[in-house]
Amino acid sequence: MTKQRKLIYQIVKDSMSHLSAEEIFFRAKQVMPSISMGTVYRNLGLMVEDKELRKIPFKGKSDLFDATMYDHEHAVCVECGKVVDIFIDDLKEKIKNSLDGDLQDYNLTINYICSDCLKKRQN
Amino acid sequence: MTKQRKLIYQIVKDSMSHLSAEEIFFRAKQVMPSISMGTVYRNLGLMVEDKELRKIPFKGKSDLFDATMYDHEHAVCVECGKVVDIFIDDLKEKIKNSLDGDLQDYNLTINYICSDCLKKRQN
DNA sequence: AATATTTTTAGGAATGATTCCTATTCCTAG
DNA sequence: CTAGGAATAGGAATCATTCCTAAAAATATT
Repeated sequence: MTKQRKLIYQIVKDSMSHLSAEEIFFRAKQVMPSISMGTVYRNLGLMVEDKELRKIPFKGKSDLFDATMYDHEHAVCVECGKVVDIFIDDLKEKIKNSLDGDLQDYNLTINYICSDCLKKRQN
Repeated sequence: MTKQRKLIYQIVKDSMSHLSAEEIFFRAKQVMPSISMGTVYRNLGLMVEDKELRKIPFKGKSDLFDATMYDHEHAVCVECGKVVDIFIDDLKEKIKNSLDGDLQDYNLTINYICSDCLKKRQN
């Protein structure tokens, strides 16, 4: 395991939020100024393959990465951009049951308006 | 409503499968050779806004469009690329219940291996 | 410890779906 | 028929991500 990969993993692991490759690159560069974007992407990809990290794809935006590996979904507030974890009981099971074939993986992305932004609107 | 928009709508409506903007452009061009990609994208976007069409986003691939507006999800076979509709009871309700805020929209994309491809593998 | 082999990196170019830009064309109301 | 607004065609721009390659680093071999 290279220094670069360790650093990238630590950055994602230590962050309590969901980070884009660019944000990870930016943070990594402060510690290791020579690191390159390609290295960040390649290592993120490898760690996702190895199930050390999870990639949250957002069409039209950057993917985000997090280090919590249990099943959960993600909701983005369309007003403030905040991303929160969402839990839906047995979603994986329900998906499996409705498929004629083998589930590989799935992604549920939810757009919503968070309660904070709803409050702000009322003013 | 312009000729272009009508044509684009008909192409999506008449197709029993899920079409990409490029495929729609290709088919439209056979009827109206002067039509441009920009027009296809713009009209598809407008019709999605107006809820005449649904856009199915696939990260890393082209979006697909279909004209069936009832709630359903999509599963893509990672081997043959086939896209099938999937129904999961009350998913929308379950999402709403787990959110602290207002649901705007959601997208569930499933990667699987279809039974045909599973059979082929065994040979 | 020196050398050979393999892996990974940095840096930048390439990709590809989508959006943006602008001059021209098309509609529509008066 | 004509003016003004809306939509189009065509192509340039965007941007996240992937790909490429020579150099550097890690690892294995003598």
